[in-house]
Amino acid sequence: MPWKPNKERAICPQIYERICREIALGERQAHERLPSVREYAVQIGVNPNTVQHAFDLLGQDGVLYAVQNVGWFVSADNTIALQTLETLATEKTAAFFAEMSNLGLDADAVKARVKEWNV
Amino acid sequence: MPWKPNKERAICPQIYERICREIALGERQAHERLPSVREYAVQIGVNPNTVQHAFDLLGQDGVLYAVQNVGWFVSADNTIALQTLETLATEKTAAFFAEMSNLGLDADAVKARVKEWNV
DNA sequence: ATTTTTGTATTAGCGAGATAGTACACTTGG
DNA sequence: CCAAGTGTACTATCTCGCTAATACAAAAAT
Repeated sequence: MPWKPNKERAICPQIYERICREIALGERQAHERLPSVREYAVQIGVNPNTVQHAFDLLGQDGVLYAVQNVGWFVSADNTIALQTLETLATEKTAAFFAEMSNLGLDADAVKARVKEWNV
Repeated sequence: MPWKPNKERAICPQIYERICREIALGERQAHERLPSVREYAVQIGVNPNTVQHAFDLLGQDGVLYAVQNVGWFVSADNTIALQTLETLATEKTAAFFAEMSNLGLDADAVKARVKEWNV
């Protein structure tokens, strides 16, 4: 649970994706309360405003909902989280193929590379 | 030849990668002169300083070399460009797997997705 | 010779994302 | 009732990549 955001990327989307994933995988149940904005910020070592922003976005997308002066909670239906993850995965895959294309690798070359990938 | 950088990403690395690719694929021959910093900037619609910076980096990495007050030229050996491209491809692939992992997809899931990818 | 073109350097400013600090109103627990 | 914790809002500052506007010296072209 004590994860730290990667400094290579913007922090806000990392929080967004992380929480989406946790909900989609059932690690956070419907109507479960999340850590407060301040506490979450301390846990992952970032500014509370950054967490607030990420939570706001998740609220706009229906993944979370806020109760004034009480906290942030997981939405009843985790379908939205699943859909959001699916969309993100598709976007990232498309972006990956595009960037590899910029390096001169066509789709088949990319597929071959990925197939033989070992950590 | 009249390519335009993608506004989603930083321009400098796009120039860097593009030129690396062109050299690696033989589209620019050894000791061939590149457009001037100013002209290249006009062609792709960016600021000359951004081009200057990208060329500097390519010079540092041995892909290009500069002749004062004359121009920028392709290095004699395109091996460096090839190696640079290979490194970039590996880095991008690793980053892709890492990001997909953040979305909850393990290596096998990523490979399956990529295998069935269609533009 | 003189003008143009070149790489190179300097300085300033902008915008996005993140940080920092503060404040307010309201719920909750004691 | 009251103190603590909460979401929320606001302004200011910082960094980074990019933009912008110059300026200079030297090679090349005329």
